Order: sequence, then C-alpha cells, then structure tokens
Amino acid sequence: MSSRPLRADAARNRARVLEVADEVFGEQGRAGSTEEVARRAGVGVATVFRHFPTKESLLAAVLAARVHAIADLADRLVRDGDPATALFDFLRHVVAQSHTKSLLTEALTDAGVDPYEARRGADTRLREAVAALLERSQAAGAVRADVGVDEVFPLLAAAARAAEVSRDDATRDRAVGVVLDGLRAR
Amino acid sequence: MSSRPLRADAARNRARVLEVADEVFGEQGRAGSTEEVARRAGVGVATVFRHFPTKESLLAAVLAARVHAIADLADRLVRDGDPATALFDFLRHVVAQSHTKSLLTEALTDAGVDPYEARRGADTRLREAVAALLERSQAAGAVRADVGVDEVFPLLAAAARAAEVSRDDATRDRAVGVVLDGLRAR
Amino acid sequence: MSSRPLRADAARNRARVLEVADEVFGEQGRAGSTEEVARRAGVGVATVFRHFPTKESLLAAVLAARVHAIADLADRLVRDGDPATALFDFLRHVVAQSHTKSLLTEALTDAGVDPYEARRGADTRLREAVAALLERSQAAGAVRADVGVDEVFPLLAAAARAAEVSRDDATRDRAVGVVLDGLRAR
Amino acid sequence: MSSRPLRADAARNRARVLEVADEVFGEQGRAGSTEEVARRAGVGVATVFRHFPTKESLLAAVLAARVHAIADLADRLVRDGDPATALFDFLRHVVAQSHTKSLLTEALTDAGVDPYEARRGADTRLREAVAALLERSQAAGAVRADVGVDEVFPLLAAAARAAEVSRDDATRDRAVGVVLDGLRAR
DNA sequence: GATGAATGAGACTTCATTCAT
DNA sequence: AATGAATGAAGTCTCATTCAT
Repeated sequence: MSSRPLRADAARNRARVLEVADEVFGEQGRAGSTEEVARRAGVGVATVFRHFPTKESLLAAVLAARVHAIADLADRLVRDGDPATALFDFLRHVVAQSHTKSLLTEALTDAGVDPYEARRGADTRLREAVAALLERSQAAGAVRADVGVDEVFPLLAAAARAAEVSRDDATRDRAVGVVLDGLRAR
Repeated sequence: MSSRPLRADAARNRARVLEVADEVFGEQGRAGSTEEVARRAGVGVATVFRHFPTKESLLAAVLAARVHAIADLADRLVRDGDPATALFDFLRHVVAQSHTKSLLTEALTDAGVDPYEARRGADTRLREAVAALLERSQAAGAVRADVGVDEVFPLLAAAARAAEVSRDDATRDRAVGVVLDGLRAR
Repeated sequence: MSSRPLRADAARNRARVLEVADEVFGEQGRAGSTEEVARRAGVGVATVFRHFPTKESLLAAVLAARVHAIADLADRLVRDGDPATALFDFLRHVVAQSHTKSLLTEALTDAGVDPYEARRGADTRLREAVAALLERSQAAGAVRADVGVDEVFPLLAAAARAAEVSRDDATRDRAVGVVLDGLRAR
Repeated sequence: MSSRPLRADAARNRARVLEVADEVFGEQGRAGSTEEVARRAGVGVATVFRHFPTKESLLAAVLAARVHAIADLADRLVRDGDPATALFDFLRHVVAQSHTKSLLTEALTDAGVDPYEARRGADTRLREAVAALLERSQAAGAVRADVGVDEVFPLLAAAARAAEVSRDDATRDRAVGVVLDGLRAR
C-alpha cells in the first residue's frame, strides 16, 4: 500500500525524467542541474522534485537504473555465456556504455556506501552476478586466480576510464585491450 | 608589453595562489571555489582574478604545474632509470600522486583540447618525455611492442582510476598491478 | 444552489479536514501547509480545496470554529456563572486554550476585518455574549465601570500573550493575574 | 582584527539593509522575505547575504538593534526618571513602538534562547536595566511587590499586544491603561 | 597593485492551486 | 465527489566576476 502503482501519465513522466536525468548527469556529472533535467524533459522543476524529492535521490535513481541494467547483463552472461570469455565480454560491454563523465564509474564504485535504498538492492545484485562470472571464468582457466570481485570493480572503472580518455576508437580498443590482458591467466 | 616581469610581491602572490589552488581543487575538484582559494592564500578575490582572469584559467595553471612536475619526473627517469622498469616506475609514481579528485587524470587527459596556452607547453613536454620512456622500455624488451604513447595516457588514467576507487590499499595494489601487467611483454 | 446539503461522506470529510487543520495550524501557525493538513486528514489535497477554495478560507473556517466554541463558553457563563467571577472565569478559560502559536489571538483580533463570511457570524455571536458577561460583572460590582467590550478583546489578547511568553507556569499565572487585576473594581 | 571597520559605503549599505529589514519584518513578521528587504534597500539579494549570511542572522540583528534601543531607554530612565513613574513610562514608550507584527514581542520574549551572539549581549543589558527600573519603582511604593522581572516581560508583551489589536487610539489607551493598573501597588 | 563589496545569474527546494483521471 | 500529479512563482542561498576605494 505504501506505493500504489503510479497513474499511467505519472509513470510516463517519471520514466521520462529518469531517462533525461541519465542523459544530463551523463554529460555533466553530478554538476548537471535539476533544472536542466526538467527543461529537457518538458516538465516543471517541481515535477522532478515530486518524483525525486532531492537532487541526490534523483542521482541515486539514475545510478540504480544503470546498475540494474548492468546486473541484467551479468546475469545473462552467467547463464548463457562462454565461461572462457564471459567476464571479458561483460567488461567490454560495460565499458562500451560508460562513455559519459564517470557517472557509471561512480555507480560501480561506492557500492554499499549509499543511503538511498534504491542503490542497495542494485549494488548487491551486481556484486553477486559479477562474483559468479568471475568464478566461472577462473574455473575455466581464462582468468588469473589471484584477483577477486574487489579488484574487478576497480578494473572495470580503470577500463572505462581508459576508454573515456582515448583519443580515437583504435586507441581505445588497444588501451582497453591492455587492461583486459592484465586479467588473463598465462 | 603583457609580460613585463612581475613585481616581487606580485610574483609571490601568484605563486602562493597557485599553490593553494592546487590544494583546494585537489580536495574538492573543480567545485572548489575561487573565494576559498583567496581566503586560504590570504589575499582578496580580486587578486586571484588579476593573476588568473578566469576560474578556468586558474585551473589550467594548476594543471599545467602538475603536468610540469610529472614531466620532470619522466625526464629524470629517462636519464637515470633502469630501462626495464622505468616506465613502470613512472606510472606507479604518478598513480600514487593522483589520489585527489581525479584532477590529475583530467590534466593528463584533455591534452591539446584546452584553449589556455599554459597547458600546451606542459603537455608537449610530457608527451615527449613519456615517448622516450616508452621507447627505452620497449627496446629493453620490458614492455609489449604494440602500444604507443597514445595508449600510455589512457592507461595511466586507467591505473589512476583503479587506485582511486579501490576500497583498501591491498586491493589497490593488486588492481594497479593488473593494469601494469597488461603492459608487459610476454 | 450553492448550499445543497452535503453528501454524508463529504460532510464527514469536511469535518475531518477542519479538525486536522485546527491541529496543524495550532502547531505551526499559518505556516502550516495545506498538504500536511490533507495528509493527516487522510484525503487528497484537492479534497481540501474543494471544501475550502483557499488556504485563507480554511484558516478562516478554523478560526470561526474556535470562536464559536468560545462563544459557547461565554453563553454558558452568562446563563449559569457567578456574575462576580464570570468574566474572569471566561478570560482564564480562553487564555488556557490559546497556548498555540497565537492563532486564537488572531482569531479574537481581526474580527470584522475578514472577508470570509464564516467569520462574521461567529464574531458577532461572541461579541454579544461577551458584552452580556461584562455588563453582568459590572452590575455585580466586580469589574471596573470604565471598560467596554472594545477593551475586553484587547485585554483578552493581552492576557493570552502574557501566558504565551511566560517562561514557566508560576510566572504565567502571576502575569495573567496582574492583567486580570487591572480589570477589577477597587 | 577579526572585524576591521567596514568601508564607508559598505557600512552605509549594511545600515540601510538593517533599517529596511526592521521595516519589512516589522510589517510581515519573520515571514517577510530577504528578497523584499533587498529590493526595498535598493541592493541585490547577494549583498544582503554578504552582510547577514542567513535570514535568521538578519532577523537576529534586527531584534538585537531593537533590544539595544529599548535598553538605552531603560538605562536613561533608571538614571533620570521619577522612580514612581519610571517603570510605567518605560512600558508606555516601548508599547508605543511595538506597533508591528509582534516582532518586538518576540525579541522581548526568547531572551537567552538564541544562538546568535548579537542577541545575547542586548538581552542581558535589557534584563538588567529593567530589573533596576523595577526595584526602584517598588522601593518608591509605586509598583506591587509581588512581581519580578520575569513577569515584567510577559506583561510588556501583553500591553504591546493589547495596543496592537485595539481598534482605535482611545480604546488602545484604555486597554493598555488597564494592564498597567494591574501593576500598581494598592 | 590589492582589497573587499556588490551583483546577476542560477541552484535547490517548497507550496498554494489547478487539472486529468 | 475524490484523488494525486503538475505547475509557476517565490524563497533561501552560492558563486564567478566586476567595481569602487
């Protein structure tokens, strides 16, 4: 009863705001303004604040959404992927999405630190899925044995960062490739 | 006419501002405020603006100073270091410094994009020194042959990022180690 | 047409809103928000606005209700009280109720200034009842002869104010006592 | 050294803001807006906030100024007034000033509760001056012996309130007179 | 050359009120 | 008749930048 399903139009608005917020914060980091989100979403600021009572909570929602999407991917790969390449496929996919101002990185980073409940569920899911991926890949002898989940997140951030700052596509692929190579068993 | 040598006190002020700005932006990223820089430097805001007509230009100067320092290190290692480890030593050193709010990473990143002239000189110097380091290490057979300077910068950013988001020192060392391992010749 | 009798549920809602509004405005003064009234009453904001088209009108209704209650008390005392003490009893009772953020004081104050019709009836009733009380007490020789109803309301407000700002119960009783003593015939 | 004297123009601005704030808050109570203060003072909002970093601090400054003025009066009367009437003269004067939305009352009320240092000095001064006035008047046999300073403030508030809500000057004088009469020794 | 005051623009947030369901 | 979403206007506050002293 606490959260009766939103009315159709409200739900649409909420979704639109979230989507736009992802865009804005993606471009400008947390410096992006609520007002720009509202403007681009075609609603008043107050509407944004009705759905997300705080800028911080909007940010949390955006991050949670991204993390959920990534966890979905990880789940899929755990189930269906080739163990020998699954972790690498996963990392590459995520990196490919994280073009934007390190928001994702942030999301992947402070797992567990965040007070907004939205985050916690997502973070846990992701962590578990990644752990599964890692174990599988290690069992298949594809990934070196001396890394754990705790290292995977920084490495993901690292690869994303490398991608972010590369000057062209070819450079980016090589740079990311180097990071991933570091993970391989030899 | 623009570059008449500064009066002694003005020069001292300029240096002090720069030093403090590095501190402030180091702590708070570009969100750090001009006013705080002025306060900590013990001068008025207007003085900051006389030396750096724009917040952006102050940031550029801070970054240039850091880049120069890093280029100094690279130069030193080119001259005196062990070719087999020089590049790695360099990377580790830089990573160790870049704890703070990814300012350095930023500095190392948008080389060449920036309009402020201060940056250009520093960037060029650094690029050349790193190129030298890299060649030497590759000649010594320590670093894989298929990477170039263009990849080194993203990889530096990557390692710095990994360091930044690691939850503890041990994790950080392992994560950075993985990235560097990716660079080694096999 | 406007005053067709309300449907039973509507009437219940209206009453509930009024009751809750008294509570909220009592606690927070006119700064209390419509939305909080709605929430505590368990209805939507729009329902509040259907019954009271304006926040101002809701306030007026709350005040009118309080004034009616006070007029009831005055009527009772006119009928049943001891003339020698009736006015004092009345004043003390009212003061005892008006702890809250001077809303009552306000109610007792701007009688006649207010555009909302709700107020007028209540104000008139009260004024008449108080006039009766006063005359009776003066006839009994308990109250000085040189004050009229016009002075009683400010004095009521005065006593309420004194009560409001006193730092503890004993101080309050003494302060209010002084005001009432001013009213006694000597 | 912490507060070097303000530059002449800044001091003028500060004074003007304070003056206008007194006016605005006088008319509208603490609901008055900083923006209106700025507008009426002919400065930007930011200027108001430079001088008073918080709305609350502006309010505190206004109140402190009023309290100081009142304490001045009390001091004067302790020194030069006729003991038999000094306290009454004081009360009447203060009441005559406190036309406005009970700001003064508030000032006179929460003495000692306030965190802003500005307030504390003023409050103490006033309390002491009033205590002196009271003792003197009691010694002269003009004021009843069973009231203390703690009662005087509520009674002042009471008289001010009575004045505030009276419908015309004659009524006001009578109502205030009644309150003061309550204080007289018989 | 240096200072600190002033400012305009913008950020977050709240609220009375209106509208679609 | 009732609901809760949407909104515009306003409020408090911050900050890069300019100006008077």
